Amino acid sequence: MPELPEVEIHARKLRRWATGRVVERAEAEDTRILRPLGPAALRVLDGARLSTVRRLGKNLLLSLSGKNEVVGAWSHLGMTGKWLRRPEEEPTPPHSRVRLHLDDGQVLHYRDPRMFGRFLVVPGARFDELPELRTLGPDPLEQGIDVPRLHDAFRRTRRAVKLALMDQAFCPGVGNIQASEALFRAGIDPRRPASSMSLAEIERIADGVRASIVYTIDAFHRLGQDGEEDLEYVDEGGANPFQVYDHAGEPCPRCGTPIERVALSQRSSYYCPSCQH
DNA sequence: ACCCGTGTTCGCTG
DNA sequence: TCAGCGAACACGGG
Repeated sequence: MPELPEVEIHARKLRRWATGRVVERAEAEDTRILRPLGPAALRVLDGARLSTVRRLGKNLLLSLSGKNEVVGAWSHLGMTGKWLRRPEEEPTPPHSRVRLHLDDGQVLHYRDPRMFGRFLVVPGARFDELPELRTLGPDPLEQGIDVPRLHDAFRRTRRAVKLALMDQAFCPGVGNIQASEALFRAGIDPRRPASSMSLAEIERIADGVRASIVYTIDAFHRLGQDGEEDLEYVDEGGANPFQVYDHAGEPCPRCGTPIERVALSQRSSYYCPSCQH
């Protein structure tokens, strides 16, 4: 269930595994993941060489050079998507939805049990024409957070600050976990109206987002989940490196007050009632 | 059995 | 007209 840090880990793995390699054959089951193009669209990937992997928010953008033209592929991991690498001779893992057979005897599997993810061929690698990417704000790591713009956008919404922070048009890559973590670091109650944030508080939120993302990426490295092993999500029994997320009832790492859980728009939020106002 | 879930889109509503 | 909310999607794990 990937947010920006997990997608970044996937981007690095895909670069290490496949940059410069040729996709000898792409295959996929006909699932909603490929909609609306379907499996036939994958044919243009056959024989294409992977040149670059870019991450934008929670999106992975693959650029390949085919026989006569450049071709792109857009991958979004949804809630349960991940990329795995397996030798050709190994059996296909369960819920493998897309397979890229490489010229080194390895296969990249896009595995996604719940099928909330996407994998679409993008002719000419013209990613800017994808409607799903057009509305994305500046990436927090690539372009950086535009604090005045965020302040302006938050001023004119009636939503709780945590829900506004999860809007991909403002701060793409932030999801349910990173929003909780960033607001804890900023000392701001997730239920407060976004419109009530001062410029100084937006600065603290931006700092919190950056710090939490960097910390989480580093934590996955330290946990050894960025090696050749597969990235294990927290809800699958992986270690929980977070300060407040999924820590209800446990002491706040800053002041010891028990962390509380509250639902905002059917999403769990975690916060310290004494550190966050 | 039942509830929960790191995401996004669609349709209804005020 | 549109922001905002709940439901839906689909499946595994606790």
